[in-house]
Amino acid sequence: MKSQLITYLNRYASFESEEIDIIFNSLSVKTFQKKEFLLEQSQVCKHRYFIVEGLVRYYRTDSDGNENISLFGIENWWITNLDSFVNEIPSENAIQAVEKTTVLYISKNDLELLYQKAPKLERAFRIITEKTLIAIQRKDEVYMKQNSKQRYYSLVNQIPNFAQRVPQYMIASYLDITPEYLSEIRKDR
Amino acid sequence: MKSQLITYLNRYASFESEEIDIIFNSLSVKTFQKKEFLLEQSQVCKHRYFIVEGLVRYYRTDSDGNENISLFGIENWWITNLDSFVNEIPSENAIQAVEKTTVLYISKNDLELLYQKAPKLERAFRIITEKTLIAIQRKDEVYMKQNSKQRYYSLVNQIPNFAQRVPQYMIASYLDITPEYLSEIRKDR
DNA sequence: TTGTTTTCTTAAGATACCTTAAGAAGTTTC
DNA sequence: GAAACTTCTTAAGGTATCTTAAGAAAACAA
Repeated sequence: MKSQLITYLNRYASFESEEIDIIFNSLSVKTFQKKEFLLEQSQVCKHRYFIVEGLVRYYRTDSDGNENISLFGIENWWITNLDSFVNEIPSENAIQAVEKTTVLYISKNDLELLYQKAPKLERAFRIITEKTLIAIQRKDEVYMKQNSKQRYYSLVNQIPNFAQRVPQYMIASYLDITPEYLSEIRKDR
Repeated sequence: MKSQLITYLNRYASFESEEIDIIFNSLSVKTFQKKEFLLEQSQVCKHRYFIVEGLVRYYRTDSDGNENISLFGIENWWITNLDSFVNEIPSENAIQAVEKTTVLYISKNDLELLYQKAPKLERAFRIITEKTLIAIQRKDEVYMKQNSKQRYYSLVNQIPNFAQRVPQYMIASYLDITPEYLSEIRKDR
């Protein structure tokens, strides 16, 4: 687990081994069973989670009871409700384990302290946040230029085994269509 | 202009005046007339722009010739196509001045050097990027939970003078509806 | 294995929003 | 202050996607 973190962090900045120790020691480990919540809707998001293994979904339940998934988190991604975490406001989204998921996590205070103890982490998170932003913008662009059918086949072709890890109704939700309509789409062609 | 930058940057980290000088001297100034392009579609985005004054739109033209605005940039915001800037790939989006707009700007190389010369800037941009990410996620959430009519009135109520600065068809594009349909929406109620 | 829960499919009817087209209103230019 | 351009409106007809409802299939549990 530590070596996974080292490999990951060194993609963004070259850390001394003491810095890695300081960082690793500030993180806690936890395993969530399938369907367990890392964060529940209307709670303040207290942590940033680094997914060591597993798969989570980030979604909100609207007033009609429909679930809208806006993100999935997989191995080697950080996940949190950033708005809730940074501004300490109730989260409109939940984060739930889709598979049994092991994470390293850290609180806001501990992360602030860590930025001071290991300033290179500031750089790493600057880059990580940029990558996250780019990922969201790419999704938004795909969404704007493609219709549902095209979005579905783009996803399936780009991340082939993803459709096996995630139930179809969650993929529908991520693509912002109803499961019934996705079923319709898959029927022809 | 310099004092505006100082005020802005000190919101994110406390900079010494020498650091401010180093930063300010790495930035260039430019004024774009209304309709001039800061970035054209299919070009690599070479700069990050800090808007001192004015208003720009960030949009793509799709294969049918329709313009989709995903962001507006106003005073005291950084704007760039981050994917294009970071990964040095052609931009699918253009950035165009909606009003006469004055910016401070910096290239990728100069920014990298600046991060080394003024490491606190790393922190500032970590936070700025987080805020940008939060802004995009908030927009996505509004978009998911509201229909066109609600989106329009949310925007108009939240940023009242915005509708005066921007033509209606651009607001329609930002809300992802046709100008004809926005006109329809405004008719009743 | 049988029951129970979860996921997926089918189909009919409804609707939010789009397309096209044309003209009206407003703004800029010379 | 008329011409030229830009922006906004209206209306008819069309379509992508949703809603509802019910049953089929698959996965899980006892």
